[in-house]
Parts: sequence; C-alpha cells; structure tokens
Amino acid sequence: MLERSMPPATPAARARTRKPYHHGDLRRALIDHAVTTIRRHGVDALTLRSAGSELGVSRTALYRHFADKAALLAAVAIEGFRMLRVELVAAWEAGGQGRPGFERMGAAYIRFAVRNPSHYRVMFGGFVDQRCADPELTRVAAEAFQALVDALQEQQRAGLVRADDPGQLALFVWAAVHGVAMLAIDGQLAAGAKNVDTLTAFAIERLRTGIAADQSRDATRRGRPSGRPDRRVTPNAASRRST
Amino acid sequence: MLERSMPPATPAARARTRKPYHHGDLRRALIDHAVTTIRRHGVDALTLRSAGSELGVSRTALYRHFADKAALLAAVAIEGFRMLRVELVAAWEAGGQGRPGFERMGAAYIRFAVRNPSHYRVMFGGFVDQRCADPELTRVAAEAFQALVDALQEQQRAGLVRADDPGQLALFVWAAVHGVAMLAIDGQLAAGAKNVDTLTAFAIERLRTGIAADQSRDATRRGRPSGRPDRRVTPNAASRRST
DNA sequence: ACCTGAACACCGTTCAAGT
DNA sequence: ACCTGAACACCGTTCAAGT
Repeated sequence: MLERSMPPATPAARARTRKPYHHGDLRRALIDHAVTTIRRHGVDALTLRSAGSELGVSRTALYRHFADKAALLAAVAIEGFRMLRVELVAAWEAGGQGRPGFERMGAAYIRFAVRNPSHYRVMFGGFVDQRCADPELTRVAAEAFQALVDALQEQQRAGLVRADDPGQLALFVWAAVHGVAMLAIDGQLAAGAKNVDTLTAFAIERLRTGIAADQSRDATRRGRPSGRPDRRVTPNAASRRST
Repeated sequence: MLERSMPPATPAARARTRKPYHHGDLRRALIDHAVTTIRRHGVDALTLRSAGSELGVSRTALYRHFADKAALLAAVAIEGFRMLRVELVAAWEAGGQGRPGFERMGAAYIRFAVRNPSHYRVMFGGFVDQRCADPELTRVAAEAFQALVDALQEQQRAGLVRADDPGQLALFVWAAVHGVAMLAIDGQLAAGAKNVDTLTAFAIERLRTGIAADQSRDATRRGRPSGRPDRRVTPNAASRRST
C-alpha cells in the first residue's frame, strides 16, 4: 500500500518497480514467450491468443504493451540486433582486432544465429514490414552493421583489406555470412554443429582472401612492411551507407 | 460431346485436353495468381478465399489441384527452381564457361531474384516446411545447386578455382550470392537497379578472388601455363552434397 | 470428375465494461 | 492504469450435396 501511494517519479523507475495487475513484467514475458515459441514451433505458431493463455492473461492484455503483433516481433528483432552488435564488437576486440579479430567476428555472427535462431529469423525474415518499420529497429540494425564497417575500415588502415568502398565491402561480407547463417539455422546443412563450424571457417577464410589487400604482390614489389598502413584507403566513403 | 465420349488414354494427355467445369487451367491460374499477389502485396496477402473469388471459382475449388495452401506455395517454389537452373546453365554457357561464364552466372542469379521476387521469396522464405517438403521440390532445388557445383568443378579442372571440396565451395558461393539477392529484393539497398548492379559486380569479383586458384604465385613459382589443369582437384567429393 | 455452400475451429483486433 | 469478455471480420480446411 505504501509503495502504491508513493510511485517513483520517472516513468522508467516506475516501470522497474511497478506491481502490475496480474503479471510481473508482461512485456518481457511476451517477448520471451515469442522467442521460445518461434524456436520450438516456428513463427506461424506464435499467436496472441495462445501467448495470453500461456502467460495467464487475457488474449488482449498484450495490447497494453504493444501496438499489435508486428510490434511484438519488432521488439524481438530490436533485442536481437542489440545482442548481435554486442557480440560482434566483443569478438572483434577479443581477437585483438586485425585478422584474428575479423575471423572471430565472423564466427561470432554465425554463432549468434545458431544460438538465437528465433531472433535471427525475425530480424531477417521480413516479418517486420520495411515501410512502417519501427525507427528504433532501423537504428539498432544500422548500428550492428556499423560494427562490421568499423572493423573493415580498421583493417584497411592496417593494410589488411583492399581499399574499396567500405560500405560495399561490408554489404558483401554481411551478405555472405548471412547466407551461411541461414543455411545453418534452416537445417540445409547436414545435422550437427560440425558441418556448420566447417563451413563457417571455410567461408570466413575464402571471404578474407577475397577482400584482402593484394599483400603478396604489394609486399614483394614495393617491399612495404606489413605494419605500415596503406594510405590509399578512403574511409569517408563508408561513414554514409547507401540506405 | 464427341471428345467427352472419347477421353485421352493417359492422365497426362487428359490433363492437357480436358475442358474443365469453369476454368481453362485452374492449377496454372492459381500459381500465376499466387505469384502476382505475393509480388504486389506480400506472401501474407495470399489467401485461398481471395484467390478463388479473383479467379471466379469457389474458395474450395483449389483443393482439386493442391493438397493445401503449402502445396500451392511448393508449386511456386518448384517452378522457381526450374527457372533458376535453366537461367544459370544458360548464363554459364553463354559466357563460354570459365571466368566470364562464372561472372555471367552470378549476375544471372541476382537477376532471377530481382525479376522473380515472388518465386525467390517462396523458394527461400521458409514457407515450405523442411520436414514435409515435396520430394519434387527437394529434387529441383538440388538440381539448381548442382549447376553451380558443375561450374565450379569445371573451373577447378581449368585451374581457375582452388582445389577445395566443390560442395563447400558451392555452399559458400551460393550463400554469398543469396545474401546479395535478399538485400536486393528486400529493398535494403537504396532504390534503383544501379546499386544492385554495382553490388552484384563487386560481390562476384570479390567472390572470384576469394575462391581463385593461387594463380599469380603458382604461375610464377611453377611456371605452369594457365591452360594446364591442376590435378589436385577432387571432383568426387562434390557429387554427393551433404543434405 | 469437378465444383459448391454451409460449417468448424481457428486468427488479430476493437471496444465498452469492469476493478 | 491495467485488464476482461464479447463481438467483428477475417482465415484454412472439411464434407455432404449438387451437376
């Protein structure tokens, strides 16, 4: 009764401490339920009615937290992009950047998709309509993409990656890794993590070769030490991605 | 009346010449309607009821031609894989095989997706459940994939592509080109065919570099002429894809 | 054979009504 | 504020009945 008569001042603080009608944090529970259901039975099996009854609330209670079903899926996608960005940056830095960092980053991308197939499917499955997408979703997606652009630009400065437009390079790398991730979570590869890991390692190595600065030739012809940066790089071209 | 009293002997011939109740070829019309509707309003907008009323038949008439809605989508996917394979092989041969053939093949893949986004989305959107998929769908998908494997193996024999497992190589190449295709048809690229063409050309060139046999070094070190095949190739490893 | 129309068991969403 | 229950306008699918 006391905490009810003295609610916290800010909405954020209130959201953290409120004691709702029937549920602790229905918004959170709805997102978790969506993730679990999609993982177990596919995105078609996610219905608002079953979600409500599963969570012990009415089947319209969800409209207190989300505008509609698409908004619930958008929340899953937003959470996914945030997680993905964190894991990509962590892998890049844990690998000490450079070439091993790039390899770890690629592996981290596939690992994220395999461990969070529900998030990944919603993020890239086209369930959130492009035209009326949540601006927050657009933002976090761009931020995750930017982590890849940043890594490529740093490698360009280190002379590891060829001096093409970093935006183009990033789109290419993302497309390739995304394709492998889809193969992995769609069960198109023979069952078992072994084939996924094998293809992942193979793909990242071929990718790295494909975008590598022409080291062997350059190193031979110009005798430039590998630590010396190649200044033909045009980092500005990457900061604005064509979207 | 005469043709009714003397029906053709085989079911196939009968299907070709029958004069149905209300429609010329309802099966064909349903597939076309599905493709048009998906292109214009997305796959969610495809309902059996609207299809029926649009085509002037009852909303259950479709069950005479398809087991259910998933079977209709499977038919779209099957048609798509057949078309894709034909176009891939045609591009490979029109390019005179080898390196220009490979480049044309990659461009043809993206072009197919851009020109037939409905087919492409159904083929790879996960609408056809993996577990109870039509065996015909599995077959035509494998045949389209095989066109890529064949092209890679021929390039291996010609010393153009490195001597890795052709199945792995094909999975990697397909994943990358698929990712670009998805970007292209999902409107993730800035509008206009120019950006699609630019990214396509860029991706194919980086891909080719990534999977190329180590020509420059080999040619220099071993002095082997480019026409001479590299016999380290293991073509057998590719004929059975891990599925 | 091929098609119909009513019926069944579902959906997402809205909204007046409760506490 | 937050939740409910009835109602609305949809689905895919089944099936006895028509021609």
